[in-house]
Amino acid sequence: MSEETGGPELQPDPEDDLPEQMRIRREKREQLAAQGMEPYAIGLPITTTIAAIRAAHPDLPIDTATGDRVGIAGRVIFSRNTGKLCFATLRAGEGTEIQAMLSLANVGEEQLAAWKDLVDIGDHVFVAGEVITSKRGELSVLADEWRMAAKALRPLPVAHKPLSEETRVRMRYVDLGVRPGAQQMARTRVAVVASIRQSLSSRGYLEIETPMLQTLHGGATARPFVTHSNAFDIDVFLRIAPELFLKRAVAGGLERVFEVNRNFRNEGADRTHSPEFTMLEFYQAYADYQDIATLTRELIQEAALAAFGSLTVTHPDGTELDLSGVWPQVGLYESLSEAIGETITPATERSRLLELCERDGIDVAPTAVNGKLVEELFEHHVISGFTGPTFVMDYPVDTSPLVRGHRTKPGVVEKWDLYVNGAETGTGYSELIDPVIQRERLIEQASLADRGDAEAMHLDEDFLRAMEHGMPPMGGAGVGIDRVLMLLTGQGIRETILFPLVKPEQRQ
RNA sequence: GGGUCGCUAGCUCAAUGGUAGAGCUGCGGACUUUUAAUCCGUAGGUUCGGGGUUCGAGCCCCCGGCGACCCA
Repeated sequence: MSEETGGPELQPDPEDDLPEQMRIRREKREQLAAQGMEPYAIGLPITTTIAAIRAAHPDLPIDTATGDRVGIAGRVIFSRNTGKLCFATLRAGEGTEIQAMLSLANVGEEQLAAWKDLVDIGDHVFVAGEVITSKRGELSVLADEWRMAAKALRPLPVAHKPLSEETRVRMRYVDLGVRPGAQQMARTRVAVVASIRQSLSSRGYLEIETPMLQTLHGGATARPFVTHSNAFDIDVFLRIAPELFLKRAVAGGLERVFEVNRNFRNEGADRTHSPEFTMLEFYQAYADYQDIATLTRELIQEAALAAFGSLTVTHPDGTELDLSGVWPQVGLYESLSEAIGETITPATERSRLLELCERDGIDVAPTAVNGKLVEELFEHHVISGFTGPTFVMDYPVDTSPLVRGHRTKPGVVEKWDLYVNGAETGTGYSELIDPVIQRERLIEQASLADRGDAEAMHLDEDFLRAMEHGMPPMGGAGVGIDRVLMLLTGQGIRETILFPLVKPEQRQ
């Protein structure tokens, strides 16, 4: 890095510019080593956990000595010094806390002085001693020995002021340590995903893994991320959906399959969208979109029970969301017609749809198909009226190239979208399995792509070949796991994702 | 894509165009029972970056960066 000219004492010390608090902590790290203490210890003689101590001594009376000697580690989150007696609150990773007490009588002058000089909030420390309760009744470890486990060189943020949202997202490692809700979200996600896996597994579904690197992007209309395979010297796409591969699996006889994994869409990021997000997709041979709607509802209800023990969840803003019972279904065209006081059907003239969009100031791309116009109008007029979970039924054909035509209604397909609190949470189909119609639909999509629609699908001959070999009738759905977390917790997508993509900071 | 708001000490935030402050944190000191300890003392700043207007800019103008919210 720097040139070897001149001795080290002539080099400007890069740490001279550090904020005072960071400089001091670096000095303390040096002092630990100088006093023969390892600032980053390994092999500490830990005998138990903070949680186990709390569980073993739930109701000790005030000022009690147990005779129970333990060695524990934890992060210092509070520190109080009353002279010849120091208190520190140690927090385990999972959030349980216990008090450590270091007295002159028990650790001696040297160790007490080292503690006072060298331990800061944020440090991980090891403490060994007897489990007692203090004169105020606080369960404590009365130390006869302490060691540094890991010296923190940056100060922890002030514990009693919430971190700004940006800091929470950018420094999740700090957020997790200081805000119990951050860990709760991570644990809720695990509970939800585990529940969904269990629910599907118990219904005979196989969890399979399909490609994330795809030579054609398909299964949804979205802009993909593009990367390059050096080995094959071809561009490949990060998948926008696993749908076409899951259907291939069903075609091969894996009649109930699902996948929970990441999708990537090269589009905007906001409160409800993340460039990478976790999608559940599941497909079941001989099911239709009503069967799949029922299963989707059950998956979410079972997940709510697993994560919160209730079908009614309360959000931080106080609103309650009731997920119980059977969820209502409303027709897309019917609800739109009612909302604008004019009958809209798949046969409504394009010119009229354009007029209606114009009237409402809805910007539509020139390439937008009629169905897209209807969906835009629907989103503009109807969605905000939904409160609880609602299935919107029967979508336009031209925006749904992978869905089979409705068995009785002309011009629409057997597709639903699930809306909860105004956010699209999932979609389900009676899948199109007629390879001739599928080819026509995909050719139409390909022509849209040729005309500049970057979201349109491309012709996937291998997928068609699979269908031509015979694909059983099936229903399938995609459910956004992050969206499910959002509806259960009432928080934005960036809080449901542990480490969401953020723009790099300019400096450092 | 458009609009509005924000970015100031380690953290959370103040500051009519006129000497950049507070709380917590830190540092020094006192205290053997504290719970966001208390008390005394004290340090800490490229006000996101660049340019402009002005005698003078954290504040006004322009460009850029990052973020939040609203809209289409």
